[in-house]
Amino acid sequence: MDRKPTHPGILFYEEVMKPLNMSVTDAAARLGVSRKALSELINAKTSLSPAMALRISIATNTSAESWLNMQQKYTLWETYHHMPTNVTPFPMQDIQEG
Amino acid sequence: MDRKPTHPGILFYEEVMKPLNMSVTDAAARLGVSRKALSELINAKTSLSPAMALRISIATNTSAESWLNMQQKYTLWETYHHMPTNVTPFPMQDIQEG
DNA sequence: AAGGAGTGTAACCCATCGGGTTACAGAAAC
DNA sequence: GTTTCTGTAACCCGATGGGTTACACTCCTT
Repeated sequence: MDRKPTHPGILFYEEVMKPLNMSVTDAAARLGVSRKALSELINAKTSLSPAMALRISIATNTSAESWLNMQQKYTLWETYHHMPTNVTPFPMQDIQEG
Repeated sequence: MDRKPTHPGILFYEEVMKPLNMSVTDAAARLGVSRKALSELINAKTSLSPAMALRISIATNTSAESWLNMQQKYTLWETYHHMPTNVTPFPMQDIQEG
């Protein structure tokens, strides 16, 4: 929980697009999204949406879950560091911990 | 990928609130959200947001990740079944599968 | 030097969505 | 019967992903 996780968009660029020498324009076309949408994603300006994760998973034959997990870690980290935590614990003494 | 995953809100109600005999009103107050927000969540009307997952994790001493993973599965399933998949595969023949 | 391709992004428009407040009707408990 | 709890409608709001168009680069490549 200490250092900010890598944004999935950046990882997608580094690990997929770059090795394939794919341009943003080309990749966006193949994914069926606008150049802007992909550009913002790989520059960490937007989150990886479930729909986008699915597109990537289909295009690259990878699991959508793995991409979304990265986004989840990233999002959770950010939430952790911005949320007002006015939460009162539940009285759970008689419940099994799972 | 066949049958719809359980909504995390429903599971939260069944596995946490119900065993503790907690009312929606009470639980919402402890979580620091409106009664409406919690009611909609446990009735599967809205998604489990990262912020809400964090609140639940704090209140019940569980991991936010586990709750978000459920939501992710649920969301992904829905996306799968609603998305127009106009995606062209990337040319990956010279890349290691990972 | 000039033209073309690729890129980030600003401006603008949209639909969706989580969440808050208020209010009402029904159910359940006392 | 009165109180408590609940789902939810109506309404407002801010954030957000995504589309289009357009502009100002940078980097080749003739």
